[in-house]
Amino acid sequence: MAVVLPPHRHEACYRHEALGVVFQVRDGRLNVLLWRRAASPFEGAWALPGGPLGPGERLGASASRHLATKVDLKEIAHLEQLETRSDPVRDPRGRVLATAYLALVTTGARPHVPADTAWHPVDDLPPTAFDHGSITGSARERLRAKLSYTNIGFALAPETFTIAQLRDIYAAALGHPVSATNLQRILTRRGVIEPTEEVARPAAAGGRPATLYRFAARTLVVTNPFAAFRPRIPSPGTGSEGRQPLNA
Amino acid sequence: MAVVLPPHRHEACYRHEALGVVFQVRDGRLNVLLWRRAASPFEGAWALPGGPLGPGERLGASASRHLATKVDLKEIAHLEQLETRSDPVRDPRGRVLATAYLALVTTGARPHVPADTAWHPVDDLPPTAFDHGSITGSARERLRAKLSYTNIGFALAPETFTIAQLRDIYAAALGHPVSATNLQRILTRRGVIEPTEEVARPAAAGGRPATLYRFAARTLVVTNPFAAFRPRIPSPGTGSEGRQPLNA
DNA sequence: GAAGGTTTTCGACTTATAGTCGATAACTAT
DNA sequence: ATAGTTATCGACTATAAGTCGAAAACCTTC
Repeated sequence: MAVVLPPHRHEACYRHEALGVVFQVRDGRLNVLLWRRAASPFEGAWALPGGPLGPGERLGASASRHLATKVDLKEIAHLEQLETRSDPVRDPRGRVLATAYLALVTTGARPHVPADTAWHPVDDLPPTAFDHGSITGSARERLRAKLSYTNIGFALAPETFTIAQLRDIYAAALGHPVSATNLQRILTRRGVIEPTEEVARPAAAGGRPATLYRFAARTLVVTNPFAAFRPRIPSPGTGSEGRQPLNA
Repeated sequence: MAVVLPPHRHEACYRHEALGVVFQVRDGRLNVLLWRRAASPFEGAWALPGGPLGPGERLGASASRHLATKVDLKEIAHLEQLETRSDPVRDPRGRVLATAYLALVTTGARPHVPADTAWHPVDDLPPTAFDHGSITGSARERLRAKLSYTNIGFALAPETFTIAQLRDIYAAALGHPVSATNLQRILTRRGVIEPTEEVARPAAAGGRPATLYRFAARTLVVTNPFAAFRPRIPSPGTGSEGRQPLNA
């Protein structure tokens, strides 16, 4: 890999792994994909999918590659870098840096997973290996924050959905009750979701059929930008031009 | 899968460096600390301070250690991890992963910097080395976002300050005009800043002396949490208990 | 097909937060 | 004193968000 490395210079190098925190809302709860370690260290504990970075490989590609062994890659609707852990003793076998990625799978997708792998509700985790429990916590915080100022819900919700379904998904991911009325109004106003022509079949018990919505975009967009302290832009054609009174 | 790491297995390892994006507001503009490369590659271009990760060293400590050679460490009021770049060709000399850190220096501090090192306004950068220009851009976005939902301003502002000074600092870091009235009200309500007993001496031209403010905390606190879609908590003692109508 | 049950949707209201603007306060210099 | 300058504050407006209940649109049962 090293091309013109100065031969006299001895620079340390480090093993590096990519980890994926794969979230999916199942049965109204936020779940994370973990596999059970069969051997020491942390035998029997549950770990995040991941593995070593390959030569010439980027971290994002590495995360995808290792995830592909545990879950169908096509089902991963969003992937983003979280953080890099560098504690020298995070792995008792030796030093390994780890870069964690947040990966989201839409509700309803039922990707096939290997026998040693299973979904676990994030607020009821089994014993975890290494620092993977703490990494899962960071991932959850990131997801929570982004749900409120981006359209990241597209990666958790199915292609089309009713507002009630979306409310349940948001409630599971956010960890607190969500008002359907509010959710509909806010996301519609922001242009995050839009109604389709179709309606959902009413439940067995009957009830008014719900309109099906979809996400307007299926790539990440920041929809609620941090605009604090910014003066409003006056509507064009009004007032004198070139005024900048707030900075004077 | 791999149990007790088979000793015959040759796992690749990678050089890794920590980089610091040091920001300071100077003369009403957001500046970043860069040093001028004297040798190839990118001879004459400007680079972020940083250097290789040491054995047994954590990334944050490594960033601090390398920053110490370019700026007085005591002046760094806040340090946080940004992201890890892994493009195999980001360094033409060979593969080096880089983890970037955001570092903030308070206005007014005048740390001594080496001869090859200088401050540059972020919106008027000279030619930069490697991917350091892009990393600086990411850092700036992070700073902008955090200014609006955390108390991170404490790491940009001096110990005490007038609202007008704080407005200039925010305006420089955010890149848009800021209303002093609004800034005062919002940050006070959130409990981010608080008035001291003292007042500033009026400027040469006179004018009413301004109250000096300080930040209530000098460590990072999220003050404007993302609470979208969350129902309000009813004031205690009101209504029947145990109701959860929004999730029903 | 009328009645009653269920779920969705919508409008009207209230509250909280943020931006605007001008009046007043408190200083300096002449 | 008077004029000039800057800071502070209150009152107003605008926007966003949370609450609540009525009406809509389906189901099943009688």
